[in-house]
Amino acid sequence: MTAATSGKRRQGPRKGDLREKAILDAAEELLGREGVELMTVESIAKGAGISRASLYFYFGSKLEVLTALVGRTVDALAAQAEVAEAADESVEDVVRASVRHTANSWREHGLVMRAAVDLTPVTPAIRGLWTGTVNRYAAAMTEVLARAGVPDPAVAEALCWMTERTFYWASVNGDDLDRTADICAQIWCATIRGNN
Amino acid sequence: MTAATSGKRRQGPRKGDLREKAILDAAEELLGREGVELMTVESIAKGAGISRASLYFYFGSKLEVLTALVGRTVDALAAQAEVAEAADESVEDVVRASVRHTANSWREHGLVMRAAVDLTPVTPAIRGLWTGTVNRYAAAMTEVLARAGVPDPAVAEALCWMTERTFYWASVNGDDLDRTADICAQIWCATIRGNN
DNA sequence: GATAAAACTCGACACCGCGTCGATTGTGAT
DNA sequence: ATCACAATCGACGCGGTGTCGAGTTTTATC
Repeated sequence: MTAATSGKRRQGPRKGDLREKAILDAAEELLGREGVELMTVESIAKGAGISRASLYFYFGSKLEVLTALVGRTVDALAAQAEVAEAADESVEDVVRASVRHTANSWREHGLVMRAAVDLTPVTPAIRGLWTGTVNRYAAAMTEVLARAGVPDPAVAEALCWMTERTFYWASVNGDDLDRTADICAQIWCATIRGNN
Repeated sequence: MTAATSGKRRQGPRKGDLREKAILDAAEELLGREGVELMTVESIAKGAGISRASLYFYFGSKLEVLTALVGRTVDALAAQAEVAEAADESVEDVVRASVRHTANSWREHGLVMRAAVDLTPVTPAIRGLWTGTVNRYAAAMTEVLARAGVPDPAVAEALCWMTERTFYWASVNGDDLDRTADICAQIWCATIRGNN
């Protein structure tokens, strides 16, 4: 899933796997320090302790590095998501818990998630990773909403994109994510109630 | 409002104003044909019938051209928005009318509006134009929602961003905008009802 | 522990798009 | 006619990109 390789390498727990991780770590660090635009193949390579030409052995471009970085984070998100099953509370409680969980994801991975949103228009690969993640979330919420008498998947989808954008801006502006979560949850719940 | 000038020119209905419009038109055409990434100062200049160096007389960079283009469209949006006052119908009718109006905006100006969204992370100037537009809309809707017993501006804001993103994706994917409008309006109205 | 095939590294190169400068031509006012 | 300013362009240097081929290091095999 993480792979976005048009670099020449392929498989095995070789030495270069450490380099690969080092490159991703360097990219993430740069992301926080300079932002996507300023980041250059040169600076990533320097951060990883290799030459520019060597980086091209691992990744075909800056965008491929970023794609792999987003893939890594998206995988982490998916791993945490599976925890949030079980426990059949009221529908509204499930919704509130889900939104709070989303807030935590943005707290922990905001840097890369913001980059994922920013780069969605730029690369089909990242667009796929991000919309895939959101759609998986939307599919899960469609189930929940269906149990509350709101069967149309498009409603859950729209609310998911609301949640995404709202947290994105809150994350960019440094707003309080708890407050953001409350607002989103309020709208989710009101939508359920108002659709009876 | 449209101005984003660090090019050397300043004012007056001179001959070069035609060029300026020609440049914006060329950029808009290129936007549809090749997309933001492929578009180059060279190609814009060629489209406008001038040399690359001459374009720099009017605009300081490709991004400034795009900013002016977005500004032009955003102004058009604002102009159309003022029409939608008067006529005191029910709150839900106002909401539905507003969403339908938004759908028409995306139908008519989808190309540049998509670009505005895509470039929002890239330029503070475009970010300002776009968030300004959305926030103006949100402020108006806050009034409407307040009349329905939902005074918190953050709710209208979140719903506006939902509307923005949902139409954005629908526009990108070529989905039916009427259907999208229905879904959005449904959520707006349900939120009002559910918040009683 | 020799050796051959890989995995890996890097300097050097050509390319492309950007932004600037200075020199030149067009245009309108007086 | 001339003067100031609007507009145009060729040519330059710069910085980032991606590739190539020649090296070095690692790993598997005997």
